[in-house]
Amino acid sequence: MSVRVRYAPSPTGLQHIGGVRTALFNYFFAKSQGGKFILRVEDTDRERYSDESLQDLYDTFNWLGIEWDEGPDKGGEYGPYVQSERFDLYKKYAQQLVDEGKAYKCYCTAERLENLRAEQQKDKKSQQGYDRHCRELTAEQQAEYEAQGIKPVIRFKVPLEGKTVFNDVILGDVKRKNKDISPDPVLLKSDGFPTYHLANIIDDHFMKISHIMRAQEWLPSGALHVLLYEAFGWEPPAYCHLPMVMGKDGQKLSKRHGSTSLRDFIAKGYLPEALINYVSLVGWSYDDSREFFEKEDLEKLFVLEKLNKAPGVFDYKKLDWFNGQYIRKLSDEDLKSKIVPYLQDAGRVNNPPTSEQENMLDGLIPIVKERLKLLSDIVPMTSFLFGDLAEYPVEDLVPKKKDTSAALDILKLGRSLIEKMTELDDEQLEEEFKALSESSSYKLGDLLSPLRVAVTGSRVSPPLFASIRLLGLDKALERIDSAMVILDK
RNA sequence: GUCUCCUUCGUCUAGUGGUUAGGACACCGGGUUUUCAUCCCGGCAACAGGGGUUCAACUCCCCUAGGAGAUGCCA
Repeated sequence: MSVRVRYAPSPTGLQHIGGVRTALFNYFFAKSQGGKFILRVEDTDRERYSDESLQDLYDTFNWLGIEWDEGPDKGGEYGPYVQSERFDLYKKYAQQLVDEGKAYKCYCTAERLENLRAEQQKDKKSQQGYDRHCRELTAEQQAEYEAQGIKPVIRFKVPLEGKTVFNDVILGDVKRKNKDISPDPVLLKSDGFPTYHLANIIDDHFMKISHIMRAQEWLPSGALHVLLYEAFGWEPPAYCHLPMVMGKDGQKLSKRHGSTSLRDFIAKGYLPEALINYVSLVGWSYDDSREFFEKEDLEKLFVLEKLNKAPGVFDYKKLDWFNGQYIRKLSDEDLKSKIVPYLQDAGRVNNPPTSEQENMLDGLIPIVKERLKLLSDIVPMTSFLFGDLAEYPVEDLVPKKKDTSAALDILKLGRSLIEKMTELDDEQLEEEFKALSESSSYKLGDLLSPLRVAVTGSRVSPPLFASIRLLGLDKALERIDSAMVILDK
């Protein structure tokens, strides 16, 4: 059997980390099996639909470098791949179920349903959900409702007895008594749009989907879907419910845990390779030691057998670590091109950069590369190079266990050495400082610290000498001078 | 409330009846280093609990507890 899997998002919001992982697993599974990965847009919720969401979907996967074999923009043998364009199909099959007595029209109003739910909640009744009010309506009753102009929904007749079992690739047999299944869910809404349950089954069937890989939050719907397949007389695909991605508190990952939309991750400066690598490792593993996987590796190595059952907590710190690792793997040129937009957005660099800025950037890359976790870190890390120095606490100029006069002394000594920068390279300059350290009572660190603060405004910075060269010796000396003025007061 | 699923270090995980229970992130030390970072070395730290089955259980079975998800004319 040839593998055909699908990612079927609903364009009602931004793509988030959980959805992306589901898509990735589907994609990797398809690739590793020589199968097809399909994108299907489930836009049946016209109230929450937005064009922006749809665009975000494309932007996200473009950024990830994931391509589908069939989809709305690509076409394919089993299209259209947008559910709103497949209306006739849903209507036809819903009607078929009604004709066969496997589904029925329901005329209950939204108000009645609301009241029902409120009552059930209040009484803590074990029976929750629709009370099957319209399941056995007579033709006369139906005609009466129709005469009132009520637009019915079509509900599925869930069997009252027996049980439904389906096999999940990860979880094994999942059993459920039919009486515990959501009572007669809506298949076709009153506006003629299908619900997820209906559209999903029909599309998966006609698109010849072989495996349904989706998050475990869908597990409770599994039995219902199998029942639906049976009602149509179709063979259900294999099920594979993926463990969910949780926040730190163990709850379903959401905005309150931090950024969850891919758009946010992109903006912060995560690399697609880092994100793909990390995300693939929550709920899946390869073996007991390997942890670096690029997209191409996963396309070959991914196997269903290594999928995990238990939910996993999304660890932002580990993602950051991966990102740092991947940044360090970038060539200087690559890193430069990825960093420039951040500097431009911050108004530090022109678009395109001036030749002077290009030089500055070239010098910058080697000294920041191993210090970046996120691409966006470049902005605060290099602010001292662009424009005026921000205010810093005067006491930062004074090394620990030293006093103001010592700091002043150091600045003066250091300044005279820094001046020689034009003739010396960094190594030689460092030797000079070491010599000074030995001939004075100052440790090397104490010697450099006040200069660092004077020039960069912070006790933490990229290597001092390289920073000064990028800044320009004149400017650096000016800053040292004004630091001495401040200390002198 | 009901149903379903889940349960190895703080976190992600390896493990498939006999292991000093391994790795990674985080954290804590130490080294390299002009600060920071990188890099290197070391440390901390787990089989939810209780019953079985077995010569032997993290691994198999049962129960309990805890967690999560679902319970919509949302997906």
